Amino acid sequence: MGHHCCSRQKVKRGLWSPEEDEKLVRYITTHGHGCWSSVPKTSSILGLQRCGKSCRLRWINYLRPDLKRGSFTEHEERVIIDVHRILGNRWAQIAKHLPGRTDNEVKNFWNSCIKKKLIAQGLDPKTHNLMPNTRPPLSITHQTYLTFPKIPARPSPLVPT
DNA sequence: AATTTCAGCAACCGCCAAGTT
DNA sequence: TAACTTGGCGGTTGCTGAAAT
Repeated sequence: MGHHCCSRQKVKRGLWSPEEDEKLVRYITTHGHGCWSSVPKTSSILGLQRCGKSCRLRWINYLRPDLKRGSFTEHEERVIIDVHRILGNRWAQIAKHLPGRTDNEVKNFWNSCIKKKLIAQGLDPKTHNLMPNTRPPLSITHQTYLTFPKIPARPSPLVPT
C-alpha cells in the first residue's frame, strides 16, 4: 500500500494546504533540508502530518526559493529537446541544464507539450528520428530539424558527476 | 445553463542504489 | 553480510479548471 516510511503513523496525502507549506518552510529554514526522515518527526509537533518523502517532493517541486516559475521559454524547450535526444527520459539529468526547473516540471512539459509537437512534425519522440509512413505536416522538415545546434554525444561534460 | 470531455499539473507509487545497523 | 532505512528517480494517476457539446 503506502510507503514504508509512512505506514507507521497516520499521514496526510494529496494537495498541500498553504498552512502545511508554511510549516514546512518554517521547518526547513530553521533546520535546513537534508534529513527528510526527521521532518515529520519534528514537525508533527507543529501539526504537519506528512511523510518525509512527501515533504521532500513538496520542497523540491514547489517551495524551494530558487525555483523559476512560469512558462518554459523557447530556449529552454530547445535545450530539453536537444538533451533528451542524447539522454532519453532522464528527467533529473535534463533538469540540471535548466536552472530553477525541476525534473517533474520538465517531465510534465515533455509529456503535455513537446511530445505532441514532435509527433506533429513527424518525429518519433523516443528516437527523434523521422517516423516511417508519416510526412511532416508542418513547415519544419527533418532536414531543418537536423540543422539545429548539436550537443556533444555521451559521455558528455554536460553531466556533472 | 448543465453536462461531458480534455489538458495540464501536483503528487503518489514502486523500484533502485547507497548507506547504516 | 543480510536486513533495514533513506533519498532519489521515472512512470503514472487523479484532481481541477477550461473548453466543447
